[in-house]
Amino acid sequence: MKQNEPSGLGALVGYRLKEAQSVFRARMDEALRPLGLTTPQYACLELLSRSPGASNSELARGAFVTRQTMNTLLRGLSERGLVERAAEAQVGRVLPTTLTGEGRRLLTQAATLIHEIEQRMVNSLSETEGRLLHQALTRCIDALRTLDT
Amino acid sequence: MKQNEPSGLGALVGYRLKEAQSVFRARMDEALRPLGLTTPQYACLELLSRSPGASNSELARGAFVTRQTMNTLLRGLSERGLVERAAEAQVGRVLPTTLTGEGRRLLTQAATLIHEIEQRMVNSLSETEGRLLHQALTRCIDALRTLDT
DNA sequence: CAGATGTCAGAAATACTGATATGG
DNA sequence: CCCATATCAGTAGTTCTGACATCT
Repeated sequence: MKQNEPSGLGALVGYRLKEAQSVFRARMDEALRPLGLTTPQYACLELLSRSPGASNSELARGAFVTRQTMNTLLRGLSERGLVERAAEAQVGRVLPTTLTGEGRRLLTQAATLIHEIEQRMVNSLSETEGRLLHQALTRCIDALRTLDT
Repeated sequence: MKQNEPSGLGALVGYRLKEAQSVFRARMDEALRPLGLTTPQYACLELLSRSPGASNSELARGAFVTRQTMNTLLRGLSERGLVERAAEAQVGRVLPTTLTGEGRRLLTQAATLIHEIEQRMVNSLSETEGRLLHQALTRCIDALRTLDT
């Protein structure tokens, strides 16, 4: 039987969404493995690069993992010397985290690989289709985030 | 700071893809909880409804989980009397699984809830945009599945 | 007081790896 | 022989739930 025809679920947008995310994630994991990084770890480094000093909770939301997971994840990155975390909070309970030089170096390598995958995905679409896809996804996200009714 | 502006990652299609899938999954889990079902379990029932007698491996691929996970998942559904699994293989090593009446009944309830969520997502788009989204996702999937180069 | 944060602990679901066996 | 299947076992990473303390 064909790739997607045992089910017929492929007709549903939600199913396609999951499917696309699944392949994308698989490709990212493959690419990052040689660097000793997982996809959430890469996401964390990328977030820190764009928001130096971010809090654990902010990073968790941005990487779509729980606070607990991000916490353990940060310890690992810290032990490897890729990030540095403040020992004490300057404000509130937030312990700001920043990239080290080593972390920035590894992120550069990883980002190149990931951007290639993103490009491979986007290049299958025309420029217009690419913009529409981005818009449509954003619209869907807003619709599902908005509470009920 | 704004919902998605600490990072700037929101500009990337891959990030939006993950974001959309994340919210969608969260909404599904919420809706299915009262029925005592998880999203992978629901996916399994839906697949069996459309492909009665499917094998463990087929179900695993369709629900985007590993064979091991689908195996344990099927045991749970079987113990609850929602599915029935052949004791012996008629052909190859495949042990065909089918929905029970009870399973079909629960699936009907669940499907209604899930379709509401899918509708809420799709309704945020025009009919044309919806079709384009589906097409674009399919294109992306194919591009990422195709090996390299 | 409400809300966000950081952290800890236990239970559960899931994935990864490797191994074995069977059938096409 | 090659490949897909089903299954088992062990390890690890992730999530969920609940809880508590701290700070705005």
